[in-house]
Amino acid sequence: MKRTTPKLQDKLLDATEAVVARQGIANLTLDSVAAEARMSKGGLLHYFPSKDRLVEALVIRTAEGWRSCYTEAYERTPEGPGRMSRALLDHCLSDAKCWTEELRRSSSAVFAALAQNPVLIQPMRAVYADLHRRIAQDGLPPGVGEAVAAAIDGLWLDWVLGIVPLEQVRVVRVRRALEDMLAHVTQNRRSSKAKSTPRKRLGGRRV
Amino acid sequence: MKRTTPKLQDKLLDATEAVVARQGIANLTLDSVAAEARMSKGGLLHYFPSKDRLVEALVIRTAEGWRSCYTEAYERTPEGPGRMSRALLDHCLSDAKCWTEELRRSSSAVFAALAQNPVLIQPMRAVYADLHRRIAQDGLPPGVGEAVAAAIDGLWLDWVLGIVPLEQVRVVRVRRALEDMLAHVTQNRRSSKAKSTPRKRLGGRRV
DNA sequence: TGGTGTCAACCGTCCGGTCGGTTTGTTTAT
DNA sequence: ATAAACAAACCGACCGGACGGTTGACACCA
Repeated sequence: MKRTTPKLQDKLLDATEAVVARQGIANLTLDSVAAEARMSKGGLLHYFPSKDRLVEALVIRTAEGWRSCYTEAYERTPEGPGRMSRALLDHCLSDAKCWTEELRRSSSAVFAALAQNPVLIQPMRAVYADLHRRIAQDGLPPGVGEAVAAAIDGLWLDWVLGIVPLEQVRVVRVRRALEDMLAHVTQNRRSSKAKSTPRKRLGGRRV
Repeated sequence: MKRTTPKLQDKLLDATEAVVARQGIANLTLDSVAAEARMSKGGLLHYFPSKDRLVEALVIRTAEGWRSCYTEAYERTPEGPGRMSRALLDHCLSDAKCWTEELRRSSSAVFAALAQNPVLIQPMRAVYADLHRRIAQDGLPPGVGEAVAAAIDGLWLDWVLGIVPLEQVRVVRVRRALEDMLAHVTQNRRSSKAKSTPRKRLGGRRV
């Protein structure tokens, strides 16, 4: 398989995303993608021999984009405990391009895969497995890094489902709260490593 | 409109969920639902005059279930700052039934709506708006409660996408990390209200 | 001339929704 | 009490249209 996707295939994937973003998954048909890319259906099927392959390629591109996003963020982040978590907060929760177009794009890929054939999310799963492996080795008390990652996923979900319209301030608030959690957890990391705070119940019933 | 859904309509909604859970959204057809419920397509269309109405009813049922879930959790949680957040952590992140069948169910409704007609998630949006209103009035520093809610959504997403297979321990780890954050934030709430911790940068670039 | 890329037309299938009809249960008239 | 009358519940054959994918031809260039 060619490693670098030729230009035209990328254009077709862009068209696929555009269709999903504008008309929804239900209208993701070969005809609509071809029309969006100003190409005939035959031409489209020349590059992606089936709809499954098309969606698969889209998922792979998106997954690898996400992987390189957090990988680069990781390398740009100073060493120390919680490096991966800090990278996520500093880079992937910023209000730059990372939090607008990149997100719409990923939602297209994920939902298209989900609707077309759930097996096709597998590349995304692989990337997430890698991310969570990094987080597990992050030198933080258990659960902290996972909470950060989960919160980011949750914000993403809210965003793409339109549960929160556009509120940039909300993202900033959440990021600061998580940064505070990281700061607190790392500063007295030696004094309480595994037990974190002394398991004080906050009024709940069961543990 | 009748408040209590007659029994048969509930059975049909159950069948819809079963089809989505077992065969995926792509196979959610009127025929498959009717077959699952051991009824003819005509019978199904007698109760839900179109596929949109069927999915809409499913979303409403799921959304209201989620609302009553966190509402009851709220009332069972002792008063004080962060009551809603504590309720979510104690109740909706437990390892009881709340975290297995209820989740599969909600994924069916959300994804069916997303595939069929994105407008149909609106009831779910309304419920989430209510939840976030409660969280905003929770008496916590800004962002903390939202981080908790986002983390729960993220775990839900990971779960239904199969990104994490079944790991119950991971849920417990995240819950404890978030409980620790709540405990820390509430105990010195008076000493640092709005500025939380003194905005110590952890090595990132931009704020 | 043959390979590469592109196209329009077409095919079989399937899906959402319609429609006429049958069963079932309840009300009304005698 | 019984039958006629009615309405709601339910059925399944059918239709129009759309979809994924195939085919075979055309255009362009080496």
